[in-house]
Formats: sequence, structure tokens, C-alpha cells
Amino acid sequence: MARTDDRFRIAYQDLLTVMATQPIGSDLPPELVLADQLSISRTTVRAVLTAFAKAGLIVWEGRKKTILRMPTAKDRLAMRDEYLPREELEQRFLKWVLRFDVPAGTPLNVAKLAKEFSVPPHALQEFLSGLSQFGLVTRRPRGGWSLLGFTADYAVELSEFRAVLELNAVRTLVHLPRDHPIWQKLTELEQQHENLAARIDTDFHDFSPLDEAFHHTITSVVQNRFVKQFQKVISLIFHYHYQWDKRMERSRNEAAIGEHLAIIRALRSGDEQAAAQAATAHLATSKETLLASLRVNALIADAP
Amino acid sequence: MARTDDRFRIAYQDLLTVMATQPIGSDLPPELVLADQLSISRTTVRAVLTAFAKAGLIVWEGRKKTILRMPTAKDRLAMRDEYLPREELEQRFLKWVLRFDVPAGTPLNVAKLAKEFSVPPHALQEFLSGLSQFGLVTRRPRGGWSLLGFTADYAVELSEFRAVLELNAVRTLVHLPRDHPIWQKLTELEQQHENLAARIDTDFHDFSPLDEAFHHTITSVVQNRFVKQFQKVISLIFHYHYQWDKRMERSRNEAAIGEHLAIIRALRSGDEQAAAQAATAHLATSKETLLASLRVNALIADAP
DNA sequence: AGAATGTTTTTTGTATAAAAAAAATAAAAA
DNA sequence: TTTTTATTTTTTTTATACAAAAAACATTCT
Repeated sequence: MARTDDRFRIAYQDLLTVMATQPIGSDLPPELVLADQLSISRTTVRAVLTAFAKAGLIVWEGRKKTILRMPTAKDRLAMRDEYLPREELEQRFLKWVLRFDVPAGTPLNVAKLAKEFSVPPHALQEFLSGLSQFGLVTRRPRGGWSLLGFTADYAVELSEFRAVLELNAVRTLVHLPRDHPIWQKLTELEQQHENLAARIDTDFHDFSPLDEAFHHTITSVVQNRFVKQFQKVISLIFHYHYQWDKRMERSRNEAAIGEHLAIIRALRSGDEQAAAQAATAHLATSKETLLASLRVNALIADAP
Repeated sequence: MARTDDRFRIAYQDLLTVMATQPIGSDLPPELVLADQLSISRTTVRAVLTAFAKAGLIVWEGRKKTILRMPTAKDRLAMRDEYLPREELEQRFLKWVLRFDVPAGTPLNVAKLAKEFSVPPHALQEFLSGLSQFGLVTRRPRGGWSLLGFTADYAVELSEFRAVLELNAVRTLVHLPRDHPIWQKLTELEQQHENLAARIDTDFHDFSPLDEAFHHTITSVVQNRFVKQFQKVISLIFHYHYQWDKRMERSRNEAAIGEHLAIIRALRSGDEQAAAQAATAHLATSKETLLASLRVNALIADAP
């Protein structure tokens, strides 16, 4: 009927655990200090203190808040059937979109989806509005939303955009001075790659996090909020698919390791052209892999 | 109290004008056809027809909708004090942000702003959520919004990002076959630039639209939804500032025309390096201009 | 039979209300 | 005078209600 009291409940729990470390009879700090500690407003602190007094945990008179007894299991406040936090909604929704190769233009029912994902309708609305920036959904001309879906077209354009950003990073990186920390990091990555290459037969599953680390390191030399914005989505989509398509995983990863090593060496040579070429080659492979996994997915979806 | 009947009112008007072209006594087409013509649902068509019948404009019996008389000025339906359309809100808000060089972290009051911009609070909320993608505003940890503002840092990063996208476009463009329509367009642009250069003393104001056309043409060779997403904001911010900072407008524009012409010629030469160099030079100038206008703005704001 | 209309059911967008939390202000105690 | 608490005012956030619009379904007419 109104906004949730999640914040209050969290603060209640937190203060309970804080109190457990204090001896009986001691006084709690001033409201403002508590508010600061719990990262909430004083208003909420007072609400919690009032609840504590009611539960007989403390006596609260003026500026004295004396602990009466230790909290027990019974004092814990259950969270109400809670909504998903934003982050999780994002993850779940993206997986839903990526997994089910929905046809372009599928209409979305906000009310139903909100229930399904157990979030308030506005939250979903806002989330969709955010997603529309990435072109995965769009507002229909006459109200409502339409899921454009993760189509082959989309994958191609995403790959191309990724290539633009990453080539830019490579071109920047290659000219950085030799005492820049990036070179040390590249050396470490090189070792990790060589290490994994040696035991690829058994540990080819370990490649996915290494891949993410590699690309993240390369792109980290470009400190730009717009670039970073997209890198987040790109990495999410690419890696989600990566760990999902299990065909030929071993050989694919082995080849990718080789390409990564080639890029590192080209970077170290200081030759911009060579580095760009190596990166382009790898990005092209990556794109093909993504597209192939899409095709397989489509086949699976079509099968009876 | 409920959703607005804007759609109904628009349909009412539209049907009025459609009817004005028909002779008295003729019949209107079936509901489904009208719905299609007016791009609304049949339900709304029926609501409009009912209103028409009540107003004595038509007799509606079964599937016969006969025009009784020509509509007069009195039949027009006034739109209710309407909200701003989304597009306009975007424009107004951006101008507001760009004009007043607000300090980073200024809290935004959604309710007040919504009133000020005369939009429903949700619309503003959603709009802010969209803007947060561009890093102009951010959601504060404990609710509410905070305006990060259009700072020098922001301008620098935006310029850099623009450079990345535009250099990519240039690199693509230079290798396009000679029968691609882009070359024809470039020739036209070249003529327009030379034309303007000849009369720059009097018409230097005409440069802004030409600049927009130039950059739009260059970037149009990259068909990528992510690129386009950003191009919109970039163009908006750059051109808003462009037409705002009036210092040395004439000489600035003259110089820019020269740089544009240099880019066109370098592109035509087919030399990727040369083209990239010319584009880089121009983008650097552009960045400086943007930063300079920001500094002037700050001085004006600080003055008593 | 097929097209058009009448009716019912869903869905969406907006306004309003109410609770929770934050912020601001006033008052009191140390 | 400074710190802490009490009170009041704003602001944010969710829930609910309801009209408008769309879509689905049923019926009627030609």
C-alpha cells in the first residue's frame, strides 16, 4: 500500500548485530552516529530504536539508550517477500532475452513480466526504458513495449561496435610508455595464457574468466565513461554466450589463447599496424563464434 | 484520474478533416478502415463516431455512417492543457543542463522539476533514467537523483568518444568503391562549403547546419545502432554549444570550413592515413572550441 | 461465407493517496 | 556554545483506482 520498509528492516537487523557486540547495560551512541554507521537517515534510526524499546531490548529515555538484554533469534525481523534487487533483475532479464531466441517485435506485457520477475511495475518500466538504449527493446508507437530480441543483426552490430572500441584501445595502448603499469599486466596475462595453454586438455574451462580479464585489461587503458558504459553490456552478452555454447569448446579456446598471445606480442613490438591486425583477426573470430552460437541456438529452439 | 484522452482528441480532429473532403450525404468507410487510416484502435474510432453522432455531424445506424453536414470551426475539439511531448522535454532539459553550469552532485527534485517542465512525474523519472545512460545524471545511493552536469571532464570524454566513432567512419569511408553514393554526396558538400566560404563575411551563421550535415554524412556510412544512439546526443550537445558561443564565430567557422574541405579531399585521395590525420585535426579543433565555450560559460556564471 | 459491427476482456497510462525515509528546523541538555 | 534529541516538513516510493485504448471474441447483416 505504500513504499516498502525494507530499509527499516535491514537497519533493524544491522543494529541487532551491532548490539550483540556490546555488553548489557552499556549505552548506544547518539542517533546521528548510528544513522551514519547504518547508512540511513536519523528518522529510520529512531523508528528502529522505538521498535527496540517496544521489544524490551533497550530502555530509551532522552539521550540514554541502555541495552537491557542480548538479542535472541526471536528478535530477528523477517524480510517481507521481497522484490529482486535491480542488479539481479538485469541479469535475469538479459538471460531470459538471450536464452529464448524470441522473434523480433514480440510484445511485452509490463504487468505480467513485473509479476514474473517479482518487481514493481515501475521498476520494470524504467528498466525497459534503460534497455531501449541498447536496442534490445523498443517502445511501441501506440503504447506498450516490444522485444526486439537478440538477433543475428544485433550480434553483428554489437561485434562491430566492440571491434571499434577495442581497436581504439589497442591503438592507444601500443604507444604508451614502457613504464606504464599496463606492460606489467600484459606480461602477467601472457604467463597465465601460456600456463593455461600447457594444461589446455584438462582445464579448457578456465579460459572464460581469462578471456574476460584479457579484454578488460586491454580496454582499461581508455578511460572514458561512454566506452565503459558499453563495455559492460558487451562483456555481459559475449560472455554469457561464451559459456553457453559448449561445442568445440576446447579447440576454440586453444585457438583464442593463441590469438591473445599474438596480440600481446604485437603490442609489445610497438608496431601499431601489426597490433591492430592481430586484434582485428581475433575480433573477427570472436564475432564468428558468437554468430555460430546464435545459429545453434536457433536450431535447438526450432527442434521439437 | 486516469489516462488522458489525447489519442481520442487527435483522432476526432483527424476524422473531422477527413470528413471535410467528403460530400454531404456520403457514407464513411467501415470502422476497421477508419481505424487503419487514423492509426488507432477500432474502439477509439467508435468513440469518435459516437461523439460525431451526438454532435449531429453524422447519423450512425448499423453499418451506415452518413454525413449530415460539413464540420464547422465550432466542431473542433480543444486539446486539454497538455503535457510536453517527450521530444520537447528532452530538448528543454538538455538546454537547462547545458546552460546552467551546475556544480556536480546537485540533487534533483523530481516532483518540482516535473511541475516546472509540466510533465507527469513518471515521465521525468523515466527520462532521467535514460539520461543516466549518458552519464549526465545519476541515481543517488539512497533514492533521488543527482545532476552530474556538463563538466569539462564530460566534454573531454565526449569529444574523445566522438573522435573514436568519427575516425572509424572515416577509415571505412575511404575504402568505399567510387560508385558508392557517398562520393556524390561529398562532392555536393564540397560545393556547398566552397559556396559558403565565398560569402563567409555576411553568412557565417549558415555554417552550423552545414556542419551538422557534414558530420552526419561522414558518420552515415557506419550503419550501427549503437553508434547511432550516441551520435544523436553528440550532435545535440556539440551543436547546442556551437550556436551558443558567439565569440569569434566568423573566424572559427571559416577555419572549420577549411578543415572540412581538407577532409573531403583527403578522403577522395583514398589515403587512409591522410584522411585520418585530417579528421583528427578537425576533431581536435572542435574539442578545443567546446572546451573554450565551457570556460567562457563558467566565467559568465561566476560574474555578479 | 465473409465482412462489418456489437460486446467483453485485457492492458496501459495517469492521478491520487499513503507510507517510509530523508532533510530541515526547533528545542533541550551537557 | 556545542551536541544531541524532538518535531515538522519534504521528498521519494509504492499501491491502488480508474478511465482510455487495444485486443479478443461473439454476433449480425449482406
